[in-house]
Amino acid sequence: MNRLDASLLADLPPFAGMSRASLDDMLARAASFRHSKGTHIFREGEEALSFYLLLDGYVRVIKHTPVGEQVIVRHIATGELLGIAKAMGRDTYPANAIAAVDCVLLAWPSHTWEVIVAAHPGFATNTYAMIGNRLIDTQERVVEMATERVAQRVANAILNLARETGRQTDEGILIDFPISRQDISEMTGTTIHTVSRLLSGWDSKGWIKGGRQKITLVDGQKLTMVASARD
DNA sequence: CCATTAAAGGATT
DNA sequence: AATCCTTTAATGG
Repeated sequence: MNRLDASLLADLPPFAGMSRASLDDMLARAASFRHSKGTHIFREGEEALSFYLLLDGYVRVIKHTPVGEQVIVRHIATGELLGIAKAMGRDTYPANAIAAVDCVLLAWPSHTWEVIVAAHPGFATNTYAMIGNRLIDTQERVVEMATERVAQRVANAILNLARETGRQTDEGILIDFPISRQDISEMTGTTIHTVSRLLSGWDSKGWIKGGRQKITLVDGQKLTMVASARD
């Protein structure tokens, strides 16, 4: 079915330390497919029929508020798992996942979760460590939202994106997928206008380089200072 | 300090 | 042409 080699998985965090035989077994159970930019991989509340590994691309995890606003809960980068409802004792997806760029994914049927976890304890420990890390991330976000001002939150969001997905260019660290001011505002709980004003301010100081759906981090030191300034 | 509103121009499809 | 993205300014909580 899929002509993927198990060595593709070996370097990815969820499969760290697993034997070649285990990787082959996991790959044999998976189906690979593509999602074009902007399409849903799954929706909040939907029955969680599959769990996924992002082989290539970038995925946004989004929640909608009752009044129709949306919040970007997190981003999923290449090599990360998503939709692992079964690992959290759920049988529906807790949020929406949308391809931010064209994506390649592996999918496993959720009903194989128990079998896979039992057969491959290394995969299980890696997965639960990852869930723990994501929990820590969201806790940090909660503290940020409650205590930091908008400029700090936006600076942090950009620093995190640059660190997680940045690609070095001659100008600085380019955030390597299309990210709009609107996206940043949905990540940081503010408005597109405030984000735009902050970014053009930092742009004119030479700390970042902005463009349509594009941000390059030029001076990480300065932005780190903004992020940690207590006034 | 920050959200809201309004207005306008550029980019994308 | 229609829609989306970004910027700027004014206003008010």
